[in-house]
Amino acid sequence: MARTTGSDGEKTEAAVREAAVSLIARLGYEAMSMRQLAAEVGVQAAALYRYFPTKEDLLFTLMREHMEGLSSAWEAARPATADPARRLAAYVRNHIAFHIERRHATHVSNMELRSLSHERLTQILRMRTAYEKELRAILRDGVETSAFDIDDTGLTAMALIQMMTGVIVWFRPGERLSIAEVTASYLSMTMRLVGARIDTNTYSAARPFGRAKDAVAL
Amino acid sequence: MARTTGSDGEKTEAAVREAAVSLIARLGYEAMSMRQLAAEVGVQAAALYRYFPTKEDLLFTLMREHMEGLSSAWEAARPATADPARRLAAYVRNHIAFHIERRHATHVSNMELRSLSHERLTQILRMRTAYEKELRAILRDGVETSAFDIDDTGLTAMALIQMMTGVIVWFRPGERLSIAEVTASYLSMTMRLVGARIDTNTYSAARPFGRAKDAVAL
DNA sequence: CAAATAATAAAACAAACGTTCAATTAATTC
DNA sequence: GAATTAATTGAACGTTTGTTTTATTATTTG
Repeated sequence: MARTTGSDGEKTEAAVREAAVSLIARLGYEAMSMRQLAAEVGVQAAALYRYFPTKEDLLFTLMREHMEGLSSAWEAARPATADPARRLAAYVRNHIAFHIERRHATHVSNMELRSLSHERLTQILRMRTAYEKELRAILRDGVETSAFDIDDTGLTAMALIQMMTGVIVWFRPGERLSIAEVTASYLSMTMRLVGARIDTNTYSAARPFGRAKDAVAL
Repeated sequence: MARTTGSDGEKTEAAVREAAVSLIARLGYEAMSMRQLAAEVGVQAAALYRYFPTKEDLLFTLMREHMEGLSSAWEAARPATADPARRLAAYVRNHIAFHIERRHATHVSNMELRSLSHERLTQILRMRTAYEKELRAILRDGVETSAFDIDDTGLTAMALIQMMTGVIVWFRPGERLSIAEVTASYLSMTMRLVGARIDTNTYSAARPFGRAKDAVAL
């Protein structure tokens, strides 16, 4: 056999991407074989090489597009002009929403960095650093305008990002907590963590569990 | 050649453990070959099988001992009777000290879980859950005695652990911040995060960067 | 409807993998 | 110092790996 009826390059490539994210997240990049991936897509291993020249190219493509997605999501969500607290709230909301929505891809981007070549690793890390820089800038602004009370903005930024990204480790949609509740809680924890002096109820997310009536609306 | 002069089983096993932690942390479990590990130890691959029957047994041993170490470190550090804030401070201090000290082993225990068999995975996760349960208990006590102000203790415990463990991702000893400074900062962030009402200077760790004179002493 | 192109299968490649086995030498015990 | 035990080597095993090549069929184009 050769070309199969109904075969379509675009659809196959999309199926490969999707299956790869899910398989790598579940098994790990090294543990996933090209034959396994091909079987998941319903195709022979050789067919994968029409879309990605090597296994590492596939991984890199997934990671790069994930980081690009994160960047552009923040660009779209970032408030044009706002006080640091509002900008921080927007950052937290965007970060959590994006990561919950793309749990598997985030897992891949965070766990498989060591399988990239040096050059590609630095490329991904550059994108990640640029994204984190935005948070540091918000924190710095907050300190300068006395909106926040922070020991060290660099350290605080890393702590916040680890805390927020960690949501994908334990959170499962449809279980005890809703996405809205989780987001509201993280928002309130973040605001306290940075010592935000303004009433966090401003961001309609301070006390999500019934202590305030209109809390859940995001 | 066969047995080499000066060869000693205990020393070899210790060398294997050490090299394995470092190699798995750097390359990943799947990416590390037994031959690579043997070369690092200065031995042939077959010699490894005198100490660990399979590659997975090696991984599991490393993980189990890491978790046991974490548990007993906390047992030794846990204050017998103290208010929730003091117990929380002890938990944070112990967690950060332990994880900074054993960065590589923590990396392995957190990242390579998927390479364990189902049975062994649940065994490791049980140990981890037991350790995390201690934190949840502290948080619950704090809420009940009104020492803390927390939305959801389960969620807050996970957020705190992710934040604290994340220190190994970015922190490198000997760079800009000292271990004491980092610990103090995490302590202060934690206390604010849980809404601790007591003056956090009580724990001699509130403002570590020169704003208070006696801050760095832990 | 013929020619060109796109998409795949099938088979094969050398290399690397975890692991086993028999042989061999060092250290220890009697 | 002979017998025993401990520690290791070197070679080999069958699998699996990522990848390449060639042939074949479906689809699109002229």
